[in-house]
Amino acid sequence: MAITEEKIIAAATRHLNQEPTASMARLAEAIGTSRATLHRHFASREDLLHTLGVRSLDRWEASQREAGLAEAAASGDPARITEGLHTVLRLFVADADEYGFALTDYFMAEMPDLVARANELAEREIAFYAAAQRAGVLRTDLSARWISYTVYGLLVAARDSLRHGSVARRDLDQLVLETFLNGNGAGGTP
Amino acid sequence: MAITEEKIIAAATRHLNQEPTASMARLAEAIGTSRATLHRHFASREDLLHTLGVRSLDRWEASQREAGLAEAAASGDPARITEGLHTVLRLFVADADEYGFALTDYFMAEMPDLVARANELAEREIAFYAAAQRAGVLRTDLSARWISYTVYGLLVAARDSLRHGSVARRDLDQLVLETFLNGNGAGGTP
DNA sequence: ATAGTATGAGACGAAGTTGTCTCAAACTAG
DNA sequence: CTAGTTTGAGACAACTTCGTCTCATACTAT
Repeated sequence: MAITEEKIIAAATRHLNQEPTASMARLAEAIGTSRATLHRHFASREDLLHTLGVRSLDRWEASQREAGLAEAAASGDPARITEGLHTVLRLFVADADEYGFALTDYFMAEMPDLVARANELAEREIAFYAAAQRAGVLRTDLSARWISYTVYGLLVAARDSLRHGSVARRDLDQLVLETFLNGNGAGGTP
Repeated sequence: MAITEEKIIAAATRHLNQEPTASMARLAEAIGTSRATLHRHFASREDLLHTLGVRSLDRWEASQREAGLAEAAASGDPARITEGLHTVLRLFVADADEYGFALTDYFMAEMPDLVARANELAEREIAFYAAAQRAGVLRTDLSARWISYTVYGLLVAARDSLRHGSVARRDLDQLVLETFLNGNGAGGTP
């Protein structure tokens, strides 16, 4: 067994970030295996993409958990919430770097179970942002739902700026955090 | 001549926002015409998509011009630059609503002339953001290039929040502007 | 060494898409 | 009304992709 499913998943994810419409033949080539072997591990293209979608959602959920969003929200402590926010944004940037193609690809919207789970994760996140608003960490004149969309948008921006080589990876966390919290205005006349 | 190329372009744009991978048959159906007639106006699918790409770039350029970005940047006047910024963001939101699929679809990246022109327009915009930084309208500790990416990201967020029905269209301009300028932080401890 | 397993190359049909073509019907300008 | 134009429906071949299958080769564990 020279080829692992993990190897396939990793290589396929990497290649789909460059060529989101890659065929099974192209993916097999990028993985360094044959189309036959690829089909032995994943019965269909939809099966493979579904697995990758689940992986990306796993990662999303893991980042939420690792940042301790639920606990921070429950505590209501501004310091803990702030720390959770910083942590989760940093983790999300890493996730967007690795699973970037899943952010905007159309196949996700075609798989109802993935959509349902994505909605669940989004709702959890919105609950955290709402708690951050109550704790005085985030402004209250924007809906928590809109805030969650701005996070999503910033991740798309982060992904593309990285791909185009417009920013250095090591600067990205701080850029996203700063822009998310304070925006781009000079702040002189708010 | 019951069907105009304008009608085709408008209907195709509208439908591609819902189904970015639609085939020529699906597009013809959505337009309300036949596949044969569609091919009479656009020789190939690539031809059609290229036309739509050019349209979206036309619109981008028109919004930059209508907002008077170049003149505002040249003047160096903070008030004019601020007004141009507000105007262009408002126009961009409308553009993202209409040509949303072009924001993240892969076909754009496969057409070198479109990529080249998109880069040109991006550079013009970056020049404006840099002028806004010099005028004290935008913060100077973020690169103008990164700022342009955050605008792009916010437009993706605006597009999706609209599609999902999460925000009202009439609130969207203000949401984007506020988030762009001031971010989501409470601002209590900057 | 041998038996079992995993792989690569290729053939194959099924399905979908694309672009072209034909022809009859509908429409329109004069 | 009539001649020219536009359209819709369908047929057609070429192409791509997909999923399956076979078979010979390489590898691995015992």
